[in-house]
Amino acid sequence: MPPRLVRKAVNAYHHGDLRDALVQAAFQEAERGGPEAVNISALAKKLGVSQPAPYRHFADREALLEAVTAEAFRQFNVILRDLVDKPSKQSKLSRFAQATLAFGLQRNGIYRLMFASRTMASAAKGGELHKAAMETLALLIESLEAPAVGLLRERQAMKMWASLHGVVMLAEQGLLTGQAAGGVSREELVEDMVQEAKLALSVAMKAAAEREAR
Amino acid sequence: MPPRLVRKAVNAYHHGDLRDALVQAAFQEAERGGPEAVNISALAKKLGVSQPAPYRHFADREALLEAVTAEAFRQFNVILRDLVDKPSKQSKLSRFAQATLAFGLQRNGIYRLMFASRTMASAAKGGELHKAAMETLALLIESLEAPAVGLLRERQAMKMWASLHGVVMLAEQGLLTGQAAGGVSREELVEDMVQEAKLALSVAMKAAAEREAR
DNA sequence: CCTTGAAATTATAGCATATTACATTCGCAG
DNA sequence: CTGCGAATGTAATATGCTATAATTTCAAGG
Repeated sequence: MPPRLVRKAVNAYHHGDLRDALVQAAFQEAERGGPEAVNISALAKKLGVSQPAPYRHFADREALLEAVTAEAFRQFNVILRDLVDKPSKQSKLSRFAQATLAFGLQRNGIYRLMFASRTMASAAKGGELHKAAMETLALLIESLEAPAVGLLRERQAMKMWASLHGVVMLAEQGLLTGQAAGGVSREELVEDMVQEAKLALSVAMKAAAEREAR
Repeated sequence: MPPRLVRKAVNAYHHGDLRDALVQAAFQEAERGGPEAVNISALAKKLGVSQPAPYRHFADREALLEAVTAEAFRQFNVILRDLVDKPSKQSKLSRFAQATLAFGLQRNGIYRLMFASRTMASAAKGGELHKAAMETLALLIESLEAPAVGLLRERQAMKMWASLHGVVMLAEQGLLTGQAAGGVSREELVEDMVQEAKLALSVAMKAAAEREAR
């Protein structure tokens, strides 16, 4: 994506960089109240332009949400990238998993926006959003720190991704309480998942190696 | 919940049982297009009543969705109950997991409705919906077919639930393709999860037994 | 009967998305 | 520098959906 030139607001009539301003403002709203909270009219008023002005830059509300979602994935992937690269006592996978949980819980509205099927459905395979999500998955695969044996890593990574996503979604809905989870925190649950994934991966790779040797 | 009396449609003016008719019709719509597809005006027209008539029976759109969600959970739990009780070659857990996946994928719109945080948020803990969801969880715990040792079952069940939920959600969003998952189908992925859960549970219970014996 | 309350109806307000037609400004080619 | 087309904004308006208010219909009990 070529970075758009940032023009200064030269006068009252032309905003100067309405497109970016809309994405930023919508991002803020989504952070507070999720995708539902993004209101074109309200954004226009907030930015001091007329109500239909946003439609010069986005075909419809969905298009704006898509742009915001792309930005959200970009930020999320940067966070994960830094975190995976950073040296640490804990394993990369554990860091990845805990960071995903934290992001999903703390930045609730943004997380829901990112994984709202609505926005994804429009961008069919090959779309920008799909690519961004696949980058997240690639980071997860990398954080497994395992050699490529067949497609075992990919398989395990997908299970891990789904499991993490499920934890966040259930938690957000109030279904993953300490009580219901056997008195265990969400972080502990995720750490369990990390350990089980590591175990499963090593078992599967050992089995594969044995098949190979035969 | 006391069963409402079913009054016959006695005349043109009074529908007779608009409340139930609304829930049923909304259920159908949600099955097609998810919660977003439920449109009060359209339902009223379809049922041959005036547009504001539904508001005699539901305070607002959310209240109707809540009733539909309750019905959805009821049906889902019945399916799972039958399936868990039925004798079979496969383990209860495997049956539970595969049935959940199938329901989530095939009855997409209903599944999304059930786990839409919107409807859940309103019904705080103790609400009807929360109880229905906890019944689902109870069925999952039962399907683990393990003795109660501490709260190990609950802990493992919650992990399993989250994992299954994540698979369904990612799949619905087009992020869980065979390609991205290392060439493995969703069903195989879920079966992996089942096996890993069984393994993890038995390991944890063995460890607990040893601590006990010491 | 005749009053009363539940369940409808008509009428209307309000809000958000989106489109159309018109106005202003930008920036560049001549 | 100037004028012209493309980009960006505004005003006016249509549409669709939720929701409320005031009124009407109807069955049933006293």
